[in-house]
Amino acid sequence: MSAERGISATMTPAAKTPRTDRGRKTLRLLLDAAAAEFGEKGFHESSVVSITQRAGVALGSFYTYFDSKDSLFRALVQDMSAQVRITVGPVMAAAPNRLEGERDGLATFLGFVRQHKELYRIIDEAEFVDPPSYRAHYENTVAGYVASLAEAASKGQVRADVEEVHAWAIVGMNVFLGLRYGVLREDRDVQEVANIAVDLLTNGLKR
Amino acid sequence: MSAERGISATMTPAAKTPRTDRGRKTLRLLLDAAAAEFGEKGFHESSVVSITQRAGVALGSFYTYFDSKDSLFRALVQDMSAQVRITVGPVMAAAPNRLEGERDGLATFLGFVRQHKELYRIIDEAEFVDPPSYRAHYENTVAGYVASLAEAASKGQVRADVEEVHAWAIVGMNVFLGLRYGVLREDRDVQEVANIAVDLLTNGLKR
DNA sequence: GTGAAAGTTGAACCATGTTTCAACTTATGG
DNA sequence: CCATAAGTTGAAACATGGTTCAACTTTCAC
Repeated sequence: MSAERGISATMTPAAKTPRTDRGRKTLRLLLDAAAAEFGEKGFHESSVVSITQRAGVALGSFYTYFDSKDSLFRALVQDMSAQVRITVGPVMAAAPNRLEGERDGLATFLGFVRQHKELYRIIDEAEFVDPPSYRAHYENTVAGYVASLAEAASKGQVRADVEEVHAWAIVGMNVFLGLRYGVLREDRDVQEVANIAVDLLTNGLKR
Repeated sequence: MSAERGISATMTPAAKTPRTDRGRKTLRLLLDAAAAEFGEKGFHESSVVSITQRAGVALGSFYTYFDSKDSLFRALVQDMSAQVRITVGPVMAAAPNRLEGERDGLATFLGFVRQHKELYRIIDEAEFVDPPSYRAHYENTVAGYVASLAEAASKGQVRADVEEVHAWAIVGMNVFLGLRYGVLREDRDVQEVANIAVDLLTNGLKR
């Protein structure tokens, strides 16, 4: 988690907005400490005490910025979800066609995951800590895929009958490749993995 | 969770084996109650008190059969993981070729998920409660895919260059289709979803 | 400079829920 | 039937950690 990231306009209202520089700095310290802590230990094993210690801030200060441990977690899920979109989106958009975009996007995503191993633990744990965020994260991701596949189909870049089932299949594929080659082990080149996956996606398994 | 399922020989040693019929019955009550409770509320929101109440058993009896709340969870993960294999494996094996097996297996899996909505919550939460089980569940699943794809390739049923990356991609696809069309919403016919997915897997996205 | 607003502090309060245990009941085999 | 092992019970011990709060310090606008 980069300490230089600022508090953006899209930051969740779950965090009580600080009014001074000093306050913004403390909030940033808490968010970074929380991302590290949740990523390492998971939500329930993490404690507010430990997060504030990691941030070098008194326990009570936490409640100047967050209503609860839950609301901090919500803020973090939205933050990470947005970071993925911001990182991968432009790469896909810049490609000359949908399938090349998929390849570049997947390679970028795998690289991002390696830089942010905490991503999976935090998003996955949202299924339990904050189910609506979890659902929203994937429904949004898939909705983006449905739209961009439809556009690609209209341009003749992919088969004409693409629909929601395809989008869920592709997202699932990407998520699991991220889990295996981003989080679990880094024993393969991200570009190579992306090439193989997109070749499968393009041509299928048949001989 | 079916109450008629017995305590099999493969049942985890995490459960202290009962010596009498009465004991076996109580253990079964606890396991079923726990599956329901964990499925509804997740591990941390579930309590041993509530599980024993649901099972109609005294609190203390829980510790006759399990060392801890964690060990109960571990037993359950292994149980569910095995149930999926037992249900889907034979269906795939019975098909005349690998791709038809994939279709039938996926349809069966989707049906299984609809009958056992707690599956996803329990497996997914293992990522936090018991990471080794989580990892083992997917590594085992993928290993099975790698083996069966290699065999299919040797018979000329699929392309010759299938490898681990393909296996992770396919497993990810299936898991996410299960999430969407099994758990989240049941607005599509399982056979139709399986047909579309396997057609994608067979022929790819290209026109 | 001054006063009000913003931010900081950590001890204490409080709720929750796991685990233990010693007394008790039921089952089983000789 | 009796003796012993297996199983049951729930109150109490114990641990954890989220949240509150009133006193205190820093910042900032005027």
